[in-house]
Amino acid sequence: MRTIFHVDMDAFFVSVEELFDPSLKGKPVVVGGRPDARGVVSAASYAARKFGVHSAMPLRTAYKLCPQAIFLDGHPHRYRECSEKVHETLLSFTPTVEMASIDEAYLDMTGTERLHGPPFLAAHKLHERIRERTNLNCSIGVSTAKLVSKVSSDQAKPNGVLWVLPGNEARFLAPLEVRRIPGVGKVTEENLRKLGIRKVGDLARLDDGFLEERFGKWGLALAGKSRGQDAGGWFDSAVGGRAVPKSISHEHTFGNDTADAGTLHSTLSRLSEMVCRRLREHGLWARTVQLKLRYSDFSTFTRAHTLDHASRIDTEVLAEARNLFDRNWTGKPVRLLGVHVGNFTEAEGQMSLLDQGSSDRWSKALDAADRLRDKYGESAVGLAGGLRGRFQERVHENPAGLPGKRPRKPATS
DNA sequence: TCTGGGGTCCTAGGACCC
DNA sequence: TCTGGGGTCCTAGGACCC
Repeated sequence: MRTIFHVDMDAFFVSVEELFDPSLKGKPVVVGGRPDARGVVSAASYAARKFGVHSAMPLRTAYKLCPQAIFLDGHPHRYRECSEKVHETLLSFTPTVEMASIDEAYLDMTGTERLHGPPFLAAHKLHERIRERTNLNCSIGVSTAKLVSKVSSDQAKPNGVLWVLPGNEARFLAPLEVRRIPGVGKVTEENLRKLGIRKVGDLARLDDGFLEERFGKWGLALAGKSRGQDAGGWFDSAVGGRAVPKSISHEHTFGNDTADAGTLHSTLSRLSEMVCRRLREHGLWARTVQLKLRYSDFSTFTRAHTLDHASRIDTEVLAEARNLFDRNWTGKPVRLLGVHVGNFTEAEGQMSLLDQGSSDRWSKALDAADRLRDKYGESAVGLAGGLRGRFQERVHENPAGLPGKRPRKPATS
């Protein structure tokens, strides 16, 4: 029998902003951007939620519901810093910690009773310690399974602790709406509603075979979840650190849709640089490059190509992204552009010796560029195409967008 | 309501190989 | 070659999470 804690920070982004500006406390606060910007709410304070504002809602809608709210741009580095502080605090409590996202974590507390006492007491001790060390509130769910603990931390909000006694998992879940199960979103909820299933208990009573037939592999996992088991889908049962990433992407939504080829190309350039930089940070090479295009009517297309060798070189990824763009862009105004890489390897793989030499020199130049960016900021260094975008001027262009035999140092501003 | 940005996982069809 | 069946890789799209 395991004891699993799920720790979930309360209104995390808003609470972090309050640490930096205590005058925000108790007021309706919306983190995500200006009220007239294209974008959605990242986090809303409890005072703002009273007006119906919630995360993922368009900022303009939030403004209509609550015009007196204070709208803030997010500060990702602040959130990361606070998240690391929370992580350290959790590790000071017990060694088996899995950060599931920036503001939530699972702890395997099995066998810690001699050190921390029974689960409910231990959870309160942890709750107190997080408050002391970070000045932030959280909620903690305790049970025998990750899924049940996650649902119970949600029920415990705000600033509470909730323990589901062993053996009571299914009884705890049964009266809840199916939507409360992580992995059941709008679409699945609606599909289940059509079958007359609204509560988790309705789901638990169904035959496994029926759910598998209706919803495939995921239906079977759903049956297990409804009874409080971790098996399948989004829940790997073991509590452990997150593995290396499986994909890396950057995308950008324009303030106004644009059909200007120069702007689009320089945006691709910048996105490719950002993606490759992250590849180098993780020590990864990617074989597949994917372009994402979204037009004014929100129609969205992805086009991918797999290279015969893996890359993390800005110009190579850009050349592929541009190729995909030039072949697929209809010429209509674009709302969003994205560059995505996946199919990772931990080495470049097949490559001729000639290419190898040029690639090594590029890697060194790019590492140097990364260090400059660390020191002087993200805009200090860029590819020619990205620079042109930044300064709105024409710059000599490498037509193929390829490294070439003589390695050129990336342009510095 | 006029819809971000970063991810994970799943499905399904077609190519290709044995 | 009219034909089969499995396995793997690639590509596109979509549901979902924070």
